[in-house]
Amino acid sequence: MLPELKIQPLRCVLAIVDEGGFHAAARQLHRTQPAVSMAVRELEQRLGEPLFEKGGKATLTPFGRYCLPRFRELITQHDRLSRELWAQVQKQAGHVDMAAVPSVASRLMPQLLSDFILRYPDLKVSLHDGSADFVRRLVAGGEVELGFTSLWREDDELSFMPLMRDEVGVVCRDDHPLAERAELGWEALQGQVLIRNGTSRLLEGTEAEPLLEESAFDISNMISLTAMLVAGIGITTLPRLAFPQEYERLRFIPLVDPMVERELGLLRPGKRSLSPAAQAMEAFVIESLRAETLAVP
Amino acid sequence: MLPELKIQPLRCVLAIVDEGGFHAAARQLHRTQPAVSMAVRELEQRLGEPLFEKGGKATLTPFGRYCLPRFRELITQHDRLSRELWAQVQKQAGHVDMAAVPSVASRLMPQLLSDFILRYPDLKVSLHDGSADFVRRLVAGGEVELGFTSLWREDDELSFMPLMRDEVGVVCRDDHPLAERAELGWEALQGQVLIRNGTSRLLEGTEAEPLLEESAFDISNMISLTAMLVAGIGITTLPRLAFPQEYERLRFIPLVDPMVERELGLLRPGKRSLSPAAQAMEAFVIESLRAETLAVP
DNA sequence: CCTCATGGTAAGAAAACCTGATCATCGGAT
DNA sequence: ATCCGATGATCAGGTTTTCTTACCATGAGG
Repeated sequence: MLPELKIQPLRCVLAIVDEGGFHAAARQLHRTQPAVSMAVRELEQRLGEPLFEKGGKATLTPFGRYCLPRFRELITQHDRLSRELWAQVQKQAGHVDMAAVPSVASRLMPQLLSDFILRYPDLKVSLHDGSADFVRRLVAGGEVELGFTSLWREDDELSFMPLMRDEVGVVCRDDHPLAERAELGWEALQGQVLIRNGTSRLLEGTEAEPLLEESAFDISNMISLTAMLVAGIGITTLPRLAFPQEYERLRFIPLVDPMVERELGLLRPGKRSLSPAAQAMEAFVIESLRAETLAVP
Repeated sequence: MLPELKIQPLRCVLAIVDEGGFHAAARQLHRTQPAVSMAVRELEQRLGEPLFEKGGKATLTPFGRYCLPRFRELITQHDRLSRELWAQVQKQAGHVDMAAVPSVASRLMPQLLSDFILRYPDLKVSLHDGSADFVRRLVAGGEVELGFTSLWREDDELSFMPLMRDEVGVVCRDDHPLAERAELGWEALQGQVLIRNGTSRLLEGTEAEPLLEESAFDISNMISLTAMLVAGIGITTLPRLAFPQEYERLRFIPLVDPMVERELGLLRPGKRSLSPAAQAMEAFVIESLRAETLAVP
């Protein structure tokens, strides 16, 4: 019952009024004059009421004058929306919600993000950080679109793209007997006071696993862990990226005998797609890390 | 550069989401399912970004979720406008500005308007009143769409539709020598104190015209005029409709020798059209007065 | 394994749309 | 007065868009 107004004919009416004639309007719209005439006529009989006077000149009827500002308003709304969506698709606007594991968040993301906003100055980014499992849950739950984390469990709801390897090493104070070694095997750690942490499960399933059994401490908080290390209470194992290099007295010695690595990469919703802004972020991260592959600072 | 969004495809997207599937949406839209699919696909590639996930079910992409409320908003605006215009055309809404000569405004319009709002309960009417020339100017200037007046000057910008004739008579106090006469000729008025008024020009060009030369007063204000008549200062001529019947002491005696009539009717802008509401008013007035042609109360 | 649901695809038909040429009308110039 | 230029209107034709009909691929549930 209600007539379906199409945008184009409305635009014709505006052009006719603004340009003051069918011919001028046609020129502005890159159409021919008959096209404009017919569009208007079609619109008129759809409304059941003429918009322009019949005689000669392009003069609005009272009804046409009534319609004009309303047409203009609708078209404005349309154009606003069109521009907005276009900006989204062109990545000139939008928002990315992402999450990362703390080591990535503190060691990789600062540079990455500052490069990113240089490339996409109009995109907004929110970065959450937390344990690998926390990141995985955020991605799975759709609360963030991308996670930069290490993979430890296959999940066919999610898809993981590996981007870099991060080797595990031993961390101890600079006056520790092992501190001067260039590399270590697991046997060298026997008898040491080993502090477990959140990343220690990387050793599970390797020859070094027995060491974990002996450890008396299990400290997940990084601040507490480094405090204990600086105090010389014990040693621990960490991936290189998680090694807090800002503490001068701590040393990182690569573990080579059981060579253990974690794989860091981007976690994203399996089949589902990403928002344009998140697509930009994903591509940007992949591109950035392809360049400096294992170049961990 | 900016994509032109058409209303229909947007409606498709809404229907798919609301009905939870392409088939259900197609049913609601009275289309076939492929039509819906193709409409969506067309929209997607116009935007350059998919709205629905590819795999099987009808699930929105993040971009789709972003678009949805905006689509809904635009469609809401569109429908509101469509309904509004439709109401105007169907005379279920709108406004008529009209003007009438005082006699019409006070003697005819009250009944006419009360009948009109019965027939068109949702239309609003503004009624201005003033001299015939004033009315003509309002119509010519487009300040009102219709005038109910008498015609005295042809004007090819305006068009006049005669609706009733209104005979001129003599008005005097009930104790005047002429008061008991059933009708009068112009000779009977010779020597009388004749007060001119705004309608006296109707006598110009008739045998009675010389009488106007002798008249000492020219009173255009109706209140003043009746006051003088009631005071017995003189007599005047008036069309029957302008005769103030609420004054018990005044008498109206038809003038038959020079039978003078004015023609009352609707004045409207010549070629230009009327708003839907004004069209309704025009038709209604014509129809009403055709029924009770000369039945002046 | 079969069945019934989901959407997607392809070819033909229908509708909408645009163009190019032509026409009627009006106003202003000569 | 007449011609000229400009305005919209109109119509036939072809092109593009949009719909439909029929069919295919896939996945969930009995």
